[in-house]
Amino acid sequence: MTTENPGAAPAKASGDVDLLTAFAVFTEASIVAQLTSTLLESRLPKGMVTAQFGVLNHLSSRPAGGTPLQLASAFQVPKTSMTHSLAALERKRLVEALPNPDDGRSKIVRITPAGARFRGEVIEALAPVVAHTLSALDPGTLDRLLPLLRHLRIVLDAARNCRAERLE
Amino acid sequence: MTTENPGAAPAKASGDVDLLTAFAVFTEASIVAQLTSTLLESRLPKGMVTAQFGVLNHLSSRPAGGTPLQLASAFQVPKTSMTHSLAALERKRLVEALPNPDDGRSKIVRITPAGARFRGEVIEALAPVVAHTLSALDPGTLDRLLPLLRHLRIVLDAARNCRAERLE
DNA sequence: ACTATATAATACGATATCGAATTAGATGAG
DNA sequence: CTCATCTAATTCGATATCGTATTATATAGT
Repeated sequence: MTTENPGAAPAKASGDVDLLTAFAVFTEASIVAQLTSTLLESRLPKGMVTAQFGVLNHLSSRPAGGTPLQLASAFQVPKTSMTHSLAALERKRLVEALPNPDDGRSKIVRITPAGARFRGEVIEALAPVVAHTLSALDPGTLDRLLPLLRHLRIVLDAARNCRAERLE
Repeated sequence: MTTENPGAAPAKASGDVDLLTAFAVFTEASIVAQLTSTLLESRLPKGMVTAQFGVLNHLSSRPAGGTPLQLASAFQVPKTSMTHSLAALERKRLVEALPNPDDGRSKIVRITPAGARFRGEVIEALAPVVAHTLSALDPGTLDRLLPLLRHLRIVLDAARNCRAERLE
């Protein structure tokens, strides 16, 4: 059936700090990401993918923009991937890059008026679909999920930085 | 900072069933998936990616195996992506494909002894890393997250099937 | 049994992802 | 000031992802 649990934990030893629960959480997060990405892309013009729209959405609430490195860090993707996503958004004129006055190597990426408009249209088209989909959720699910997910994300992120430092 | 909230909701209208919270949850799920995938791949031999290991891990608790379509459905990825992942695992002799006695078009994919051994080694190498990383989590975070994530995943999945049917 | 339709898997092509190497500009030590 | 080092971004090459079209087999209607 479609409601199976991939990689589910068969049992849980008492001492070991449930690695298996952790794995199950990781797998579920990845499936949720997969499903929501597909859902979003079904309302996106062909040629635009979730990674690109995510950046656009992020920039829409930060009119001052940010550097590519800041954006890569916000989404925790490699900076070469961000270069690629930004190039695609720039080709579509949805964002624009200005020289960074503080650092000649860098640049500042900002959303354009066309980008903001586009983002608004997609959000609007998406609203009823998402609302309908999520209407089947137990009330409060998202509000309970969000802080927990954020907490996990922050801890994972901190550990990643820590590991990176250890390799100095 | 590295603890920003990409695509965060600026405010929340009372009537509209917080599309913005939903977006934030989706984004966080995607970042968690990204971070855990990177973490896993840091302990995987080069040439193996998270998608492949996920399938291997899934099969390790299902000795009878499954069809490619069942596996694609378990992870909610397109079946052509699963074909690719399975081909990679087969090349490495970590899984094997047998003809499906019930259906000549299909086949049954099973983990091999080498695959089970390999999976065990990776899990063992990963255990201390994950344990250390997650030691910074508030206790109970994962146990509270798992049922909520599953619930969300199941609802998203059901909606997806529903949409697919509408297009018949 | 025969044809139409449906389904499992794959082949193919376009694009996305990402690690390693590169380029250009910044920063710090002397 | 100059050189060494560091850092932001990009280029390049390898691989992954996934939509469309294709192939092979199954199933249903007559």
